[in-house]
Amino acid sequence: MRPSKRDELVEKALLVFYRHGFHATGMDKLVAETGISKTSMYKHFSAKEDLILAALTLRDKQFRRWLFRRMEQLGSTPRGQLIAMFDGLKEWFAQEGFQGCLFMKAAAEYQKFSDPIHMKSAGHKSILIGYFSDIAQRAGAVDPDSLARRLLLLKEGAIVAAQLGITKNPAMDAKAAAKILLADALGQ
Amino acid sequence: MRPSKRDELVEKALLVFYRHGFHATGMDKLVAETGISKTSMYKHFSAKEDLILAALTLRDKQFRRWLFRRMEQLGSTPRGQLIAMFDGLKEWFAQEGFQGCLFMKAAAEYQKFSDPIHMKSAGHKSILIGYFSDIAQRAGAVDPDSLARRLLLLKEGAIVAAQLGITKNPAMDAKAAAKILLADALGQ
DNA sequence: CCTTATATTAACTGATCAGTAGCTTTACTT
DNA sequence: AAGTAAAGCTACTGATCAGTTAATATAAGG
Repeated sequence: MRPSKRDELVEKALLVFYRHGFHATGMDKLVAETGISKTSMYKHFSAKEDLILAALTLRDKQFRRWLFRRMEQLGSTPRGQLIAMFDGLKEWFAQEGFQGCLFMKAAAEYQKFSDPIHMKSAGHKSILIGYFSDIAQRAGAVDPDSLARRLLLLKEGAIVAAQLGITKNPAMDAKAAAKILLADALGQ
Repeated sequence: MRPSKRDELVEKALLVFYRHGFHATGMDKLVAETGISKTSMYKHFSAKEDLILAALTLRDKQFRRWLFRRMEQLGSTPRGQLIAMFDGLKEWFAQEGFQGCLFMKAAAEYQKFSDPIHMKSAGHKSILIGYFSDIAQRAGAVDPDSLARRLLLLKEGAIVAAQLGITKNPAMDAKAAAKILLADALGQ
């Protein structure tokens, strides 16, 4: 029942899932890497799916905290914050262990809409849209939801491009595009 | 050595990989579904990786043929063709078995840049950028490569959004954004 | 008809998959 | 110190993983 131990397991699992994928990561491997025994692992998480969901929950919290804070730090106005998101993405892409978006990968491996893992992944993205929309509204957008959806497309596209390594600087491509979309949406 | 038999195997494998993922699809399952024996399968493809690469090659050809033709059919001018891409995407998203982009999923499951599967997936996207760039040039864009990269971001973002089901009509969101980007890039 | 090369087969390899059974250690209560 | 309950462990389950072995069916060439 010690929460810290469980959290530690989730943290480690998150890293391994991110690095190697979900199906490719066996419970045995996780058990070996965490040093815990199999039975203890299954006392904390009744099935692999539980562990995956816990890892996604942690990542959701981590990522949102990081992104939102970075947007606030780098942008002084609502419009500036939306643009600053792409500067944040650039930093993320440059990080050593960057391997794309965990939620995308989770949804790719667990494809059914009804799958809890898929739902959790979709939920994360929906929260982001809501957040973008709030800022877009404060920025004075006529249709903040629409702008938020467009910016999300750029963000997701940039992540894909970065993960595949097909363009040199997808974050800045997205940023340039975002500026144009913002100019349109904010009527200036 | 009969090519038709091999092609038949690749076609079936493509479907199963697309539906269930790569790691989640065992060779035994493919063997069972195709009716062929294990040894025959391994005579055609010396390893699972070979089969995956063959499936990606087929999909690359299939998808490009379909998309490029649809763009030509739906758009009469270079600019119109670029916009028509998103109408094509909308049709694709609405197809019954749509489950996102196979190359994205392949790259998500085989993450190392040096992995042949990852390289093949990245190659597909690179070809698309080149194609978009050619059209952008004919459309009169000042920086056709830059425009092509931006449109790719929208396309990939729309695919992710459609796969996760987070927005109602990602193709049309992307189309609206593309029109704005085109207006900017074509100076009108 | 007989030989030889090619396809195809079922049955197997050791490794790994997710998950469990049964026993031992630890830690807390009295 | 004795009793109790939680948490730990090793060792196992049957299923499935990718890939192979050795034997059988099929075909063409002499």
